[in-house]
Amino acid sequence: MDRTAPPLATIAAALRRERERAGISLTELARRAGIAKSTLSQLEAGAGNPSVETLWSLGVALGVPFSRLVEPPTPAVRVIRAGEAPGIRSEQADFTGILLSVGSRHARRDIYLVELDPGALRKAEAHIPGSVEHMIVARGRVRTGPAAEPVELRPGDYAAFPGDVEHVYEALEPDTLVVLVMEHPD
Amino acid sequence: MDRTAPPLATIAAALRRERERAGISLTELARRAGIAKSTLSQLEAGAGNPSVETLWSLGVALGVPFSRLVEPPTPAVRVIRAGEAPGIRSEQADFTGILLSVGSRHARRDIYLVELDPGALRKAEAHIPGSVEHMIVARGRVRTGPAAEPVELRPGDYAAFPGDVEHVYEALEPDTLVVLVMEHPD
DNA sequence: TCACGGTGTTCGTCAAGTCGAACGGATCGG
DNA sequence: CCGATCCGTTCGACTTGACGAACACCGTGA
Repeated sequence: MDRTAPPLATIAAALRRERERAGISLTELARRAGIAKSTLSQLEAGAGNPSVETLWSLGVALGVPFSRLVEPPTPAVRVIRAGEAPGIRSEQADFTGILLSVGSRHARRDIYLVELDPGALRKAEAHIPGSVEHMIVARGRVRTGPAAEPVELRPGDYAAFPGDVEHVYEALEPDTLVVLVMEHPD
Repeated sequence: MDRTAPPLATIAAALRRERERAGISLTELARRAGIAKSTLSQLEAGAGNPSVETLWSLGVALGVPFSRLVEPPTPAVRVIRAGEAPGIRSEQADFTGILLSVGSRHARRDIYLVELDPGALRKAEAHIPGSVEHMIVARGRVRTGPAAEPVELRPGDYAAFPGDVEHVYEALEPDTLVVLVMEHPD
């Protein structure tokens, strides 16, 4: 897993990466985490060996799990309608479900549960290049996908589309519930 | 997940637990990790706030991933009920959903859509060690989790549980639909 | 009984992490 | 042009963690 990898440089890189991802300044992050910005500055510069408390508070302030700060980084619209079984099924022995997407070893996938209501057309700016979003509709209907070519999804429908271009989420029914898996490349 | 929990006590407990699991003495562990035994003694006593380097070398010496020393032991089943917003939401600019689970760089996550019907109690044998299953109920009700302590989930509920022990899926209503994310370590 | 090798503890010293303030730089507006 | 307000960096003073030695404790065997 993480073996004897040197955590020093990893932390420095992770801090800067996650901070920029959150879109906040060094000063602001230091304030939120309740640490001196000088400390944070040194950490991001690679000069450090922070205490657990310090790094922990940074993790909390960034909204990322602790382990993401210390473990090293590794590196068009596809729709599957409810009932349309894609050829592949799980080979995993005793399990029989529809395999919607296979994870990569070089990506990170976060799972979200999102409730949407009509009227609020949510425009999402591009995320980091290479990111992919997977959406499965649990309840209601949504129109989602790249801003250029959104698709309409009904319960059980699945769609995957690039997250690194502007894309939209729009509920077409009240109380719409979707499962969203966001995939970020390393 | 790890929230604002104080890591101090967690580390102390984790160190003692893992060390006893390895069956080595405090002195011996300190020697292997290349740190003073006094330091280790204080850490296990809960008095501390170790530097990352120190804790890292302990993790290496114990042969356990770093995160196991700082994150509280994962309960067999972690459930997030529909409507129960877990502390942190995505700060990702324009996105506001409930963050159910954060992906690791050292795991692969596959996304499944599963339809279940009552009566078929599905017992799943243990998968490869370290695998984790994430389930979000889209429609209907299911009873799932480790065979020892299953939980009942309703639409919108989320549960994560270890996949490396025997676990069950059971639909409690007809036409039950769940999104299942299977996570395999590398 | 007492010396021995092992356990984990406590204590003083030193190095290192953390802090707050002061600094140079960039941007904006009067 | 220059004051204001951010940004991130560097500096000295203080705090604290890491170290090693000395310590008390326990079981063993000569």
